[in-house]
Amino acid sequence: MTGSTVVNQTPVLPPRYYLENFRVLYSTVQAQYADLLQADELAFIEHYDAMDEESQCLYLRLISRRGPWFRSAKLSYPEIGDLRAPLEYLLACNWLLEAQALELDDVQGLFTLAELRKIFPECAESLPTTAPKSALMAVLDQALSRGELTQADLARRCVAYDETVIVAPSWTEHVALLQLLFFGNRRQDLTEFVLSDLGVMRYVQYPLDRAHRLFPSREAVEEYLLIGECADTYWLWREQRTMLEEEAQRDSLQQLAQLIGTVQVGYEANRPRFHALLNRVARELERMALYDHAMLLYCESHRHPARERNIRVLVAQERWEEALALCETVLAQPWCEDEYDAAGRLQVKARRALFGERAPRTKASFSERHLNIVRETGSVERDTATALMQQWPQVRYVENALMNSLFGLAYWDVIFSPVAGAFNNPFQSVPADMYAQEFSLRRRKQIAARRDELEELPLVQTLTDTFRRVKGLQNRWVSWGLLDEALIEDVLVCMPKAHLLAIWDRLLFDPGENRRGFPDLIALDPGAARYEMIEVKGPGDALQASQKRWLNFFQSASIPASVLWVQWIDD
DNA sequence: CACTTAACGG
DNA sequence: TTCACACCATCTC
DNA sequence: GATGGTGTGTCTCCGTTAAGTGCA
Ligand SMILES: [Mn+2]
Ligand SMILES: [Mn+2]
Repeated sequence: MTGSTVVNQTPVLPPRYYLENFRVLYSTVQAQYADLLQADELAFIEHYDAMDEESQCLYLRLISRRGPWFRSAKLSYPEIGDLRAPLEYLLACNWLLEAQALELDDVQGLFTLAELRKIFPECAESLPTTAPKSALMAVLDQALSRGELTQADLARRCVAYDETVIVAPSWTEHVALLQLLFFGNRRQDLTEFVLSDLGVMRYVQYPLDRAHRLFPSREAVEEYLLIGECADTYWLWREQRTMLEEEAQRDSLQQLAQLIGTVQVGYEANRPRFHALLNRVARELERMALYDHAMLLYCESHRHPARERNIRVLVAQERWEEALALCETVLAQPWCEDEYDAAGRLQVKARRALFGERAPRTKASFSERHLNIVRETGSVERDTATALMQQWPQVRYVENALMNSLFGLAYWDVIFSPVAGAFNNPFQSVPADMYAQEFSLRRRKQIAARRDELEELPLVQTLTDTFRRVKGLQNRWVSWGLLDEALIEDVLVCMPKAHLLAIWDRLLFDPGENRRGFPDLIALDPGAARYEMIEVKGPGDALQASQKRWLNFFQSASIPASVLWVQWIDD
């Protein structure tokens, strides 16, 4: 992050640039979280600090790669030079471990097919010369299961082939912990520094509040890691489910669900992730008709769509009274509009089952039109846009991107205002609480002040200025590929300020939910200051709940929007 | 040999 | 460890 | 119309290189 602001020219990094990046990472963690680190973790940092630079480099190179095993003969790093000394040092202090035994998967990744044929000629000879790698691996697998080979044999023969060593970096759990404490998540790693330094990713330079800690205690960290492990297990299950029999699938899922059921999450910041996992696992249980177990998990979750799914599970079992009761609970205190709508629909269904009540058919309260066109491209939206160019000077296929981008520009400084806990590392494109209920509460004053400003200021000028000031900086709301000054001006000339303010108010009301559902197209007539948003629906398509909510809102705010039902004309 | 895919690294 | 959307099948009213 | 399942383009970069695969 030595902050070169060169835009069109790639800045040159020093050959061992990653040393400095890692130094920033661990020294930041040391300064902020020293009291959360255990003795072995502190010793890890101390040892690293004391190492010669070449060993530090090699270690960092390896932990940045996929691994875990590497053939020392295949390693080459010009900026380190001769690797023998660092290899020897790292092996001597056990920062690199030498392979004593290898899994078949590791062997597959370490050697090419041609090499494996030479290392295991007795397995290869039974195969045709064109046999794929998977065939050879299958033969090796059989040899292993028959006891003709052991994992130690694998390692020995692989090493003999290279006449070197096969090594894996150790203490990767310490590195993972340092990264978690630095970034506040498991997703980001050292490459963030490089991309930022190269100018590939440019981030807003919000102030970081070092005093504020995302993890207040060691327990909070451990909890985060535990949830991560559970999530890993879930994703692994999803990947491997197809290879399992139905019964084995069910057993392993239930095992996972049981494990997750015992997890107690005490830290507020960990809850959203955990509840998302509960919802996912419960949904899988539901698919396997394990209803009671699913409901158990849904009840633990405070995240949409837990209660909606819970109602559906009750409906599936025809437990109508309970379903109706939960519908009423939700309707009285919904978590979000989507949940409220779903509970409304399910309430009707339950009342019909219980009391035989007929459904009062609700009619669409927004404008709907029909259009017959010839199919030209593969995209109904694009074909429709082309057809509408007869009546409009400009038609853009923008979906959510346009309104979200304008919102991101209009409220840029609110989004990046340094609220406590919002920014944990220098590489964020939104504050941590962007989609939390409290987002607006915590920034009530700034939002109100900004809204007043927007009321007063000329929007074209204001947003164009913001566009120029922050162009290219990462903001989850803004699609830089879509925006340019001409588009901003055209849209702002066509749309009355009241319309934009109303849309942005609704985005602020629930940024997580309302960022989706915008119509496909916007038709613009800057000359006449006229516009319309158009949701295209091809044959067989239907409005989604989020799209209906925006259309209803547009109707109530007198914002021009409609649904266009498209039929194909056969040629 | 043409094509695809994954890993790597700045 | 994605998300938003379209498309399609099936069931219900 | 409601619902669930699945496919698609997109994601947070992009050029280079090695390797696997199937075909002439
Ligand atoms: Mn669309
Ligand atoms: Mn559409």
